[in-house]
Amino acid sequence: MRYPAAETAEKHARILEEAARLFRERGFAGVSLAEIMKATGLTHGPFYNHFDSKEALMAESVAQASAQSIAGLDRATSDEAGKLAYVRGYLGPAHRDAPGAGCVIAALAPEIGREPRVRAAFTVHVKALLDKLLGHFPWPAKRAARGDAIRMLCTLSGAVALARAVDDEALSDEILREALAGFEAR
Amino acid sequence: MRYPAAETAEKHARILEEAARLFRERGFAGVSLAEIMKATGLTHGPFYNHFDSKEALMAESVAQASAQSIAGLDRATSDEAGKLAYVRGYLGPAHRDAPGAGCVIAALAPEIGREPRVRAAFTVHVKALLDKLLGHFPWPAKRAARGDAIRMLCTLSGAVALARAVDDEALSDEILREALAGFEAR
DNA sequence: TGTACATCAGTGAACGCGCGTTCACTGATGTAC
DNA sequence: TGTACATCAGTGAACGCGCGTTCACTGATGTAC
Repeated sequence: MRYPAAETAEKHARILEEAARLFRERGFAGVSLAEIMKATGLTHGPFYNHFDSKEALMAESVAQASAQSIAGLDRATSDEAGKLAYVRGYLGPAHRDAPGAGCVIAALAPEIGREPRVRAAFTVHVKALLDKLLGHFPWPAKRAARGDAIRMLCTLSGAVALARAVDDEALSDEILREALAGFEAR
Repeated sequence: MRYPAAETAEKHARILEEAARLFRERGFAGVSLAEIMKATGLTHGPFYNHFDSKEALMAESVAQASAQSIAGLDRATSDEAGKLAYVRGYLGPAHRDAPGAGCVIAALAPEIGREPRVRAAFTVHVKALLDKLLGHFPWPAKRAARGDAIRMLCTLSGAVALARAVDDEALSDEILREALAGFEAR
């Protein structure tokens, strides 16, 4: 049957949101289209009314997660304290324990490299995130700023990916704590 | 038919080697048992003569990759120059472009966290790798050494995971270069 | 030393299952007149 | 304003496929006597 046009757009957005959450939680291969559609309260059939394929959804959900992350940066103030607050949040246990709402790099980087379309969407994200970090926060030396931002991104995403992968809570906490110490000491 | 006992052990080792390589290249979910067995020159049936399940193979192949990585550290000399050479190798294009022979953290961290048995094997690896880094290389301050080693591991693995995931060669090279600059400046 | 037989890794067909994807059908909505 | 009909997102069964896993069978090897 025909549905109001407004509902259609809303459903599209809901599929995308659920997909972005589930993919970050369990990986691209670990989530089936049927599960995503079930999470939005629909049967799996109409998926193809909204997206071309699973790979297209993967790419769009990376873009969705990217937009969320970058918008989230505005919640931190544009000074040194805001930058530190952002780093503290990124390296906090809450972020580690909720990958579905967190950074797409830490949750999916290795898998992203294996899917061409997703890779393209992700590259746009990394460039946009770097630009936002550079524009939003203060950096000690203008010429070294981009390098500083890249190193920050590597350390943050590496720390959370590692803290999530280990089995030992004390070690996981230690990884987050030591990664953070590297930023607080400066 | 019955085969010489020596061949059996050798086949077991070959399955493990191929699995460790393929899993790092394409992810756990991206490689089938049939492919792994084909890579060792066998049909897929006898897999279960060697391993209990795919998950058991995943855990053992992480241990295998771990042992290789840690043994590989001995190729670097135990001084500041050796440490820098190790970092240069880790952040080099050759490592980025050959995940199958590289660091298991950069290649698989997010996927590892989702499989309990693999997670346990990985945690042993991270602890062993940290101990080896601490024992093998010089660190400026003894009390800060463990934190330094953890931050180093986060930055290295994060940089390679990120450099592999982006589509843009110039950006990928820049990530590796800037991550390396953070170690050369010290 | 020679013979009979138990062993067991490898073979390859088969299994059930869940996946991504397709499709004929449904029926409330929006539109034409 | 009321009526007839085209639209098209949702339904849910079905598809082919490849996956992890199982199993009856094979036959050279190693062992017992």
